[in-house]
Amino acid sequence: MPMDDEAAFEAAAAPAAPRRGDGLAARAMGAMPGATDYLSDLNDAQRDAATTLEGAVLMLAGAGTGKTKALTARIAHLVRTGTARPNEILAVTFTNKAAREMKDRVARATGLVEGMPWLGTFHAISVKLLRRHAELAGLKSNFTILDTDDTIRLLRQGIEAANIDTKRWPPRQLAGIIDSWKNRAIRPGAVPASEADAFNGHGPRLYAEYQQRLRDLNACDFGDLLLHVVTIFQNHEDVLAQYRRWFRYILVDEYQDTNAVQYLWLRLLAGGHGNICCVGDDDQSIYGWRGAEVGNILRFEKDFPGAKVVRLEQNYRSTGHILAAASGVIAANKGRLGKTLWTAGEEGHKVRLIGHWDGDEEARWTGEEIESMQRGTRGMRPFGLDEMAILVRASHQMRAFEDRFLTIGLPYRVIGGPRFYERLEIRDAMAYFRLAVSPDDDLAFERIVNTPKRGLGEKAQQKIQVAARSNDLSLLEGARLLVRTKQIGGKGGAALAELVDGLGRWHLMVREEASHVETAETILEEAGYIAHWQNEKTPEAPGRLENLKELVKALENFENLQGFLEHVALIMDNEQEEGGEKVTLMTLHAAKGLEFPAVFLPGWEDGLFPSQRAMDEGGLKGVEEERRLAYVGITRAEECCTISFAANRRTYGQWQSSMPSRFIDELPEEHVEVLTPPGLYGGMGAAGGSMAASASPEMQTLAESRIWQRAQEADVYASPGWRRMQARAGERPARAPAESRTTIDMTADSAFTAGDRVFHKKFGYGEVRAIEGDKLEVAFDKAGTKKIVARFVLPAEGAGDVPF
DNA sequence: CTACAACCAGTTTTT
DNA sequence: CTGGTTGTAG
Repeated sequence: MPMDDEAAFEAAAAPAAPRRGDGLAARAMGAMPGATDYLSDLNDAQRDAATTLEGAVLMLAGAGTGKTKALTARIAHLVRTGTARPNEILAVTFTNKAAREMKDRVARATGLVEGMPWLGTFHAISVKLLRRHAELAGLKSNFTILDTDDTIRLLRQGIEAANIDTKRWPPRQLAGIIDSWKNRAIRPGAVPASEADAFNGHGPRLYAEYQQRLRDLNACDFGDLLLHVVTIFQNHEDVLAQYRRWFRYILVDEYQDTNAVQYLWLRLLAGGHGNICCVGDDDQSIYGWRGAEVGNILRFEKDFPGAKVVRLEQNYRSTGHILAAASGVIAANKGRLGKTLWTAGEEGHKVRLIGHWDGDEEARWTGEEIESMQRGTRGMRPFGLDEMAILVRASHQMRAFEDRFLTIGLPYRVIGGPRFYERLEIRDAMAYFRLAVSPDDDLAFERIVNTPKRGLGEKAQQKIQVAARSNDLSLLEGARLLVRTKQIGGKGGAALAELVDGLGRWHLMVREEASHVETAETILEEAGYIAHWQNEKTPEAPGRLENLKELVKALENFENLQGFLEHVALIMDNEQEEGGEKVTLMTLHAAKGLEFPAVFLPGWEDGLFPSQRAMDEGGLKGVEEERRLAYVGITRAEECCTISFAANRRTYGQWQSSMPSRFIDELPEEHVEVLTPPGLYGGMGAAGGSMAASASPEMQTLAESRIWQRAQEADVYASPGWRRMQARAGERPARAPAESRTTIDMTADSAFTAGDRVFHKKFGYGEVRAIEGDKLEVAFDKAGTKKIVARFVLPAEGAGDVPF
């Protein structure tokens, strides 16, 4: 135990501070000139929340009401009044981003550099606790943390071992089920009867086996980190008591997103002194699918009798119209704690609404609108690209925007896309590092034995497995045994010998504390991994090499490889700050907690937003969560919020038409401005018009809706855009493209002769060179000569003029 | 054992 | 449509 932890423990054991800290606080402040700076620019509610130190406090903080400021001030107040030493304070967040921001702001407000409060995500703090008490959970303190990928591979093994078809019962699904159990603190053997039939009835058993396997591997998945800590607290009173004395003041951010385990975790820790301050907004609970229970925040006063509830209702972020529109939408939800947000600022611009013919048009319009907003348009000030963001419901929506922005050369940045540490090459490299640090990391070994290709296929790997299992060795040791006894012959045997040899050397480098950057470089070089990508001719290969360089560079910021691996296990995000002004593109979930002067909210269609899945699986509750997401979206905007929808969208390559989102109808009319499309583009008329033309019952609903009426008022029929849409609607019958191709496919058999021009879906245009039975040898213009089954190519004339 | 063509299934959201 | 997985030929 490090020194200052020891000191904290001593301090925690000292007599508790007076029940109400106010008197002490006042005295301390008097003795400290300027100590109240952090309080002076708070409003009454914020100050109340920041200075009520003892007992339970629920800070109900609406969007943009300055909760982080209040939270930071509270920590500063605890420290500056001498109520608590920094390390007696525990502050928990959900995301690393939030933790980082809080750390920065606390450092500024308190002037502390060393001896900061315990501040981090539930997961990060749990790891610290679990490393100390690993043995109480049946682990060693150097346990590995598995990410989703590892988890799924492990589960796949389990499922296959049980002779279950992984096609019908995908490991991903089991991972989801187990995760949801862990989120609710359900351990193997305690799965409720109502869920015993999960995963075709094998769920509970596979769960138990998986946990056993984790233990054998000395590993944890994400869910375990929290659940193990809770288990330890529940089973070891002395340990719990120690931490209760230790963490005398607890703060929790985004309380509305806590799940059952996190709730238990908090209740156990705060159970003694009850000094817990939870900050949250029931209207922003958007993680129900991940086990979050809004009920936790709704129930707070019952859970902590005598709790003080402080409402932060003054919004400093958005203009009047935007705030009112958001409030109007969220008002449709039931069972809210209820807040009335208000702003002292200006009315500002109304929320803008526009409909489009299809998703491409939506992307196109948005791109042009962004460009004109840069110059200043529609009575608004000019906006910089950094001031604008597009917030989508699902990440696949991003593609249309990316495509469009690339063609018009509009700089953009994607937040939360494919993450750096989840990329193939990074994960491979990490597996090598993991093995160098812990030679018995079997999962890492499996990953890299044959990457790059070493001629060690399924058969060779099975031999290694057998050798390891029957001698009770790690896979690496098993491999070493096989090498020594020369049981794998030929090229594979030699390559394995070299790998085993290399791993031995690299491990030695780690043990002897050679420069970890050099070690990493040596590993990647000697393993042939760098060469592997250098030899690869695919277009993405250079990028991958670049990423590997970046990885090595990132290492420089750490003491050693172990430290780096620990960091990466928990912090999977990739916040590179690149230069240049860019529009931000991200999901609504990723946008929580952020703000932008101008926000675009595309894809407001029933089925997409609210998502079909949320409606199917969550019913009314599902829709309410989606509505909260809509609320989060609108409230991200400071000055300008633009909502859009498209009448047609391509999903899985099939055209589908849809209704405008029900949330659009919930926008209070007086705060919305309906944009009429400028000439070229389709507007509301396009969407409403095409659908009202067919006479299904849903279309009637739309025709009667306010959206439709607004479109009529805007006289879209008179616009050139509308006429264009009409023309186009006739041009493109739904589903035409895919089917016309299929028809040609079927008749294409054997109808070719050498010299014919043909078209292939993947390889493009080419010329038939020879025919052998049902196969053609085709010399493609771009992709070289290939043998192709005749039914996969079309005559070249037919392929070019498929409509759209 | 590898490489390549054919087939198929999937799209929320994340620590 | 796209990417990941499966089946087959070399």
